[in-house]
Amino acid sequence: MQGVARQGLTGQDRVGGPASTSAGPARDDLTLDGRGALFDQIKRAVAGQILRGRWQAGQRLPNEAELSSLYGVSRQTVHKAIALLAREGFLVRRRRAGTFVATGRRDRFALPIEDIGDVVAREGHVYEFRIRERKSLNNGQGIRWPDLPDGTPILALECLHFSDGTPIQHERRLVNLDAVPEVAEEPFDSVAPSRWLVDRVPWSSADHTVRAVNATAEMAALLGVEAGAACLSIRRQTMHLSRPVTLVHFLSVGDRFSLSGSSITDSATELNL
Amino acid sequence: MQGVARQGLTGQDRVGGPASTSAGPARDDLTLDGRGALFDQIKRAVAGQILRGRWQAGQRLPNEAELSSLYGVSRQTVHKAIALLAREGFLVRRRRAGTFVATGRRDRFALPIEDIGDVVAREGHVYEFRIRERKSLNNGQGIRWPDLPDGTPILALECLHFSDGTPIQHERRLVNLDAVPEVAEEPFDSVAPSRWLVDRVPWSSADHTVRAVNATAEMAALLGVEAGAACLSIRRQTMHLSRPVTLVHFLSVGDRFSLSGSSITDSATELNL
DNA sequence: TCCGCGATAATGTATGTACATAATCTTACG
DNA sequence: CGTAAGATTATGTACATACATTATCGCGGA
Repeated sequence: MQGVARQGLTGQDRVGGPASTSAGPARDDLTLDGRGALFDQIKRAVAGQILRGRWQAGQRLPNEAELSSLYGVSRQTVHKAIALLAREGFLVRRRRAGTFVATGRRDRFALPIEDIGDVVAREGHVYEFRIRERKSLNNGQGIRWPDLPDGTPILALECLHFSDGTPIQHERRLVNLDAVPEVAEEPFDSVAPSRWLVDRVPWSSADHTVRAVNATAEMAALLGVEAGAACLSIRRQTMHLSRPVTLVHFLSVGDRFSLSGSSITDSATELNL
Repeated sequence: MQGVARQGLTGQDRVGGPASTSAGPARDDLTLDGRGALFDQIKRAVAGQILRGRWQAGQRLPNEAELSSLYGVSRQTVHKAIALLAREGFLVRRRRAGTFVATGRRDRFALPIEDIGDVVAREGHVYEFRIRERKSLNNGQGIRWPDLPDGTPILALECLHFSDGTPIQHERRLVNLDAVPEVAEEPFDSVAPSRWLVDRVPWSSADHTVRAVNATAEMAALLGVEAGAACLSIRRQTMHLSRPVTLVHFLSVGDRFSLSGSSITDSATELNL
C-alpha cells in the first residue's frame, strides 16, 4: 500500500516537522500511526482527539488546509477522512463556518435484530420450526393490517420456533400478496417464512417496536410456560419502496431469549480505538 | 452546484447515448434524476436497480469504467458512489473480482436506544427523577462488576424515573470512579445521572442486552404495578478506550414503555427511494 | 494433471487542479 | 445606525492522473 510505503515519511517526519517548526512542545497526539490508508490514519487520529477529550464537543477543528499541512497530506485526503467522520456522526460541518465536534451522541445506541434461526444455530443448538396455521384472506376480513388498504390479498401465517426442541418464539405474520405473489406457492416445509422472505424480497426500510408483555394463557400453553410469564414482543413492519411487504409479530419467552449487541455505528471499533 | 449545471447534459443525453448505440431498447432505469450531487444521483440509480430487483443479490455489477461511460461521469465519481454504497452494506467489493450486490441484509435491522428523559419530554409529558440510593464502594464489596478489577472504586446509584408523576423506569447504575472521578462531586439534584454522563463522558462503544422479566415484589412496589408484571430489562455497559465507564440496568414497566425505531443505516430513506 | 508464476483486470488510494456553494464578515451607502 | 451588496473563507464536488493492491486467469513446465 502506498500509505505504508510512505509511513515513515508522512506519519513521522513531516508531521513532526511542521509541529516543531511552528511552535509545538508536546502535541504528539497528532502523530499518525502508519497503519492502513492515510485517510484512515487521519480518521483515527482525529477520532482519538475527540474520544480522549482533547477536542471537546462543540469545539471547532482546524480547517482542511491546516490539518493538511499539520499531517503533511493533501487537502483531499484530509477531506475524505473528515467527511467520513462527519457522515458517521462524530463531526458536524458547515460551509464557511468550519468543522465542529458533534454534540449529543446519545441517540446512537443501537440493537441489531437477527433472524431467530441464525441465533439458535450460532449458539450451537438445533433449530426447528413448525407452521401452525396458514390462510389466505383479504385485508379487513377478521384481520386488519392498518397500513394496507382494505381488500388487499394477504397471506396469514402462524408458526412456532424451537431451540433443541423447546419452543422459544411464536410468530404471527402477514404477507402482502400484491407485493410478494410468489409466497402463495411456497410450502415452507424446509425454510422458515422469515428466512424465505429475507432471502428473496428486497426491503428498503423496516420499523420495529419492542415491548415486554405477560403471556396470555393461550401463548403460555404454546410456549410451555406458566400464564403471565414475561415475554419479549417484537413487532416489525417491513416496507419496500414505500409499500408494506410484511408485518410480523414475534413473542419470545423472557428467560429463553434476549436481544443483544454493541452499538452499530461503532466507529471506534472500526477505528480500533 | 456543478452537478446541477451539467445535469441536462450528463443525466439525460450522454447516458441515453451509449445505451442506444450499444443495443438497448428500454434500460431507461439507468437515467440519472438530476437532483443533488452526481455521486448521489449515481447512488440512487444503483440502489434503485437493486431495490427494484433488476440487479439481484449476488449478481455482479458493471465495473467502474463501464458505469463511468454508462453514466457519462468520471471513474472517481462512480467510485465514490459505489464505495459509499459498499460502506453502507448494499454492495460487496473485491479487487480484481468486481462489485456484487450484497446478500443477506438481515443483520442490519436495528433499534435505537434513547435516554428516557428525552423520550418522556418528546412525548409531551413531564419528566422527573429521584435518586433513591447513592454510595461509594470498591468493586467486590457486596456488589461485583465483572468486567472491572476487584477493588476498583465505584459509585453505585439507584434511581427512579417518572412520566407525569407515574414511575416508568427503575435504574441501577455503577460508575467507574477511576474513569470518571468528577462524578463523586456531582449531587445529581437537577440533572439525571444518565444525562450527566452522556453529556460529559465520551464513550467509544457500548453493548446492550434487552430481556423481558417479571417484576419482583420489591420492583413492583417501586414501579406501582402488580408483582409479576412484565418489564423490559435493559443492561448496558459503556466503554471508553477499552475501559468500562458505566454499567447500568434499567427496568421499565411493559405497558408504559417500549423501544421503537426504524432501521438505522436506512440508506433507502437517505436516498429517497 | 498439477503447480507455480507472471500477466491482467478490477478496486483502492493519493495528489493536483479547478470551480461551486454557502456562510460569514466587511464595507459602504442610505 | 442599519442594511444591503460584495469580498472572503471554508467546505463540497468533479475530473485527471498516477500508482498500489489483490484476486483471478492462463500459460508453461515438471
